[in-house]
Amino acid sequence: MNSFSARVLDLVKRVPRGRVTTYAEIARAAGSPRAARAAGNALNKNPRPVRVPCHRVVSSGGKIGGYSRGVAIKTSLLRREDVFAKGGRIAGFEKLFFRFNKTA
DNA sequence: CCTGGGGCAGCCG
DNA sequence: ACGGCTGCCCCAG
Repeated sequence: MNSFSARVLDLVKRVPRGRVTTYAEIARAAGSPRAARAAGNALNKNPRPVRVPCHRVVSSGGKIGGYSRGVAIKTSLLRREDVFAKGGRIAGFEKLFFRFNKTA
């Protein structure tokens, strides 16, 4: 695993329960603002070994985004944390949005 | 709302 | 090491 992926995973692990963040935000915090896609790619493969709450990572604007095991699972996991997705969107996304500390 | 093009790291040949 | 394809995306039209 490379530093980028490692950073991405580490960042995702910091997202508190019941909160969500975006791929773009993670990419930014990881040091590559334009690498949201790459960040998602990293999440797709890495979360096998360790438990990474990928379900707390959504797309920009509060869209559900994707999930390797299926968006339905992702939605369920979120709902489990009192985060509800209505029509492919996170309800109250802006309030639940978690921003990383840049100095991390 | 849908379509097209761009940008970035990982993986494979 | 090199080049090309891919993806849980993003932004503009």
